Amino acid sequence: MRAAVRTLAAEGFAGTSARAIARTGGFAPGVIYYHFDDLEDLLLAALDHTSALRLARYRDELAGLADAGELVRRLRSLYAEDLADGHIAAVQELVAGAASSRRLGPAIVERLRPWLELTEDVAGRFLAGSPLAAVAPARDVAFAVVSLYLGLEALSHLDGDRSRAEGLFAAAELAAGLFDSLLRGGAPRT
Amino acid sequence: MRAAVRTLAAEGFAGTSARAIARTGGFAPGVIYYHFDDLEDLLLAALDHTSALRLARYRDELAGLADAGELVRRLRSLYAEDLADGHIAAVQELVAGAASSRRLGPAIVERLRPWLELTEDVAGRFLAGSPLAAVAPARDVAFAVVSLYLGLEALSHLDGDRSRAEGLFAAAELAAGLFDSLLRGGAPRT
Amino acid sequence: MRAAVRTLAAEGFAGTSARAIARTGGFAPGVIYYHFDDLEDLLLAALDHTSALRLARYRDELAGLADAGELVRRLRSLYAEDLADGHIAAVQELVAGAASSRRLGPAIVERLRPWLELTEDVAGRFLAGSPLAAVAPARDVAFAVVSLYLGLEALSHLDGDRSRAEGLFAAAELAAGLFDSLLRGGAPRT
Amino acid sequence: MRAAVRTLAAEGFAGTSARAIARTGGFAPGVIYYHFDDLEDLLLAALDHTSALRLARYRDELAGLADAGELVRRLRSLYAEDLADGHIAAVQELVAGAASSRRLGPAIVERLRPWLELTEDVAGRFLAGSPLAAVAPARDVAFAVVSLYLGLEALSHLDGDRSRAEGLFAAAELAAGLFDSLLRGGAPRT
DNA sequence: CATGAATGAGCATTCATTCAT
DNA sequence: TATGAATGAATGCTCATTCAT
Repeated sequence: MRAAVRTLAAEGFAGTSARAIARTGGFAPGVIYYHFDDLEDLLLAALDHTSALRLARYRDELAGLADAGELVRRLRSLYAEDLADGHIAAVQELVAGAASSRRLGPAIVERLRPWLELTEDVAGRFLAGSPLAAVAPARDVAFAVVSLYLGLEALSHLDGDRSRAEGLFAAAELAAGLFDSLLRGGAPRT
Repeated sequence: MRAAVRTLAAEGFAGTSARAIARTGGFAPGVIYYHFDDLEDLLLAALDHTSALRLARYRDELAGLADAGELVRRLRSLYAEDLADGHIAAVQELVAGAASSRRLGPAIVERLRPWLELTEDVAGRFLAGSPLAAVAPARDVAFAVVSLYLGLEALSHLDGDRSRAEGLFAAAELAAGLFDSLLRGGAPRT
Repeated sequence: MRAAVRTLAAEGFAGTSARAIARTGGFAPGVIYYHFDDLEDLLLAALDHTSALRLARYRDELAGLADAGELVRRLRSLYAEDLADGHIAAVQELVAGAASSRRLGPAIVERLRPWLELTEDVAGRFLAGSPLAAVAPARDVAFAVVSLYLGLEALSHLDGDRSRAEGLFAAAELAAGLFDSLLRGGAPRT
Repeated sequence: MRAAVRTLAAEGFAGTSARAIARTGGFAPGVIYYHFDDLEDLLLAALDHTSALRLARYRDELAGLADAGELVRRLRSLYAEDLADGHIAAVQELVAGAASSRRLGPAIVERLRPWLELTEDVAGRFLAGSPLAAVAPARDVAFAVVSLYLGLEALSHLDGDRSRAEGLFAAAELAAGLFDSLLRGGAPRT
């Protein structure tokens, strides 16, 4: 599963053949079919695996946060971790690759749900009581944030230039400071 | 080229073989190699084609706009057009698929540049003179907006549910109204 | 299709892979899939092909025959032809191989029907008016004769010894002579 | 060995892989290689096993029979037993499958010999003293009968229709009655 | 005595690509 | 300008077989 994630991140969905995964992992392609029914089966298991690990980490870091600036700082370092292990790259390739498989789509949607829920939860906590709550429903914000994450990875991975995403986090940190000082009605629910 | 765009949108990058494109377009796979050196050559030409068409349309609709609410309304209908002809879906699949080809990456980056420039231009016009300009450099905003566009398409295409993107546009329209009434220092440069 | 028949006869059903057929025919395995959907598709087309050729030949030789001895002599030489081009061997391998494929079975049954009909027709002509007609319905005789043909081929092919089948035809010729002189009530319908 | 016979009967020679046999028998494929050198080794052992069991049964039932009608009746019920445990189906698949293996052919020929001998023996007993003896040497009759048995199984298994073989036995019973009353010169040697 | 994990060769099939026509 | 036929390499997957445990 680790080899699958790394191959997705490095070679893209179209390049993630059984042989390519086996090459990455240093084993014979046949092993895959000993442990998994299918390539798709492996891909989904790999997504489960990396997703569970990262979700736990995100929940840990994001629990009980009251300060938007701090939130952005934590997200920034979590994002850096994601990049390092290829998590988002793999997710994004799977999302894009799902178009060429009937089965993959729904299975990935399902596995993305906890991320949307976590994001909605955090967004809800920060928006509650702020004037932005009126124009920015947590559910929509969550969808936007997850989309942005995926799109950011897609573009950054494309040209191998991480600096623009970095710049974005820097700007977000400023904006979050503004949010903390001006718009927040009070402490978020924790 | 139209067949290539439609195939990318419908079958994903991994499903966009010469045969698949030919099937979509109703011609023999061999024709592709009469007009293009390569599959990748065709894919890039198709991207050029659809991108030029859409860019012209975006420039037309977005020129001389002074009202953020109106901006969002226009973007919303442009986005609907993009969906209808599969433009964003194709772009997003190419971006994701570029990972599995050395040559594709830089060529696509280059073709994305005008979009970033257009977005930066529009963002700059609207931010100029507003207090947000300090925390949101136009360049970063442009990168975020384009990323969001791609990510939105990726997620929406994944579960075939366009309503969440629609909801986001609705929320954005509200926020734009807020922006127009509260934050705008003056009319944007046109 | 000729290569498929020859491969079935020479390597058996289990040995009739796309590669083996291509090797026999001197072409690349890929060609098969240019002309046929499937290996099974090719196998059935090959069966159609060889079966149509042989059926025509059998009908020609067996038409308007009145003498059982002559019938057996003709069958003997037709059988020799079948052996030479591998027709029966191929049929018999397909019949046996059908067990390992859901689709193959019914398709082969259908293609065997004209053979059963031809046999029943000929058997009916010869039995008509003879005392054997009472104990040997043409339909049952036909089933027995076709079965015997297949079984004969199976056993002969197994040990590469054609002499026992030859011996059987010799004995059958004697028996047919007996039939002609003793049991025949009159001339068969022609 | 029982699992091998059942798999041959159910999946055909081409479908009788080590995995398939193990699945049928409910054990791990590896066990096969603990007890047998080879898949072919197992297949031949299985043939030995089922063949020995059935031969004993046939010898028992057919010993000292003087009446052709009774002979056919017994054969009919023995044949029904063969069908039930897949004996003939397995034999027939092995015979057909032998074409795709150098080693299998001679080994199977050898294992078929006792069947030919038993058949020849029985045929000899019944033909002795009858006028048919002149035109139907026991050896040829035996070869024909065994061929017919195999062919019958092949065709019946193909379309899953046992009724035609049943019909054949019924017709054979009638013919045997005729034989008993008309052609028999005296009691067979027992 | 049996298993589960592994391997590398082979399978059916599809791929990008070429080319005579 | 287009096609249908072809190729050989790659695809996903299954195979017989081995082996440490």
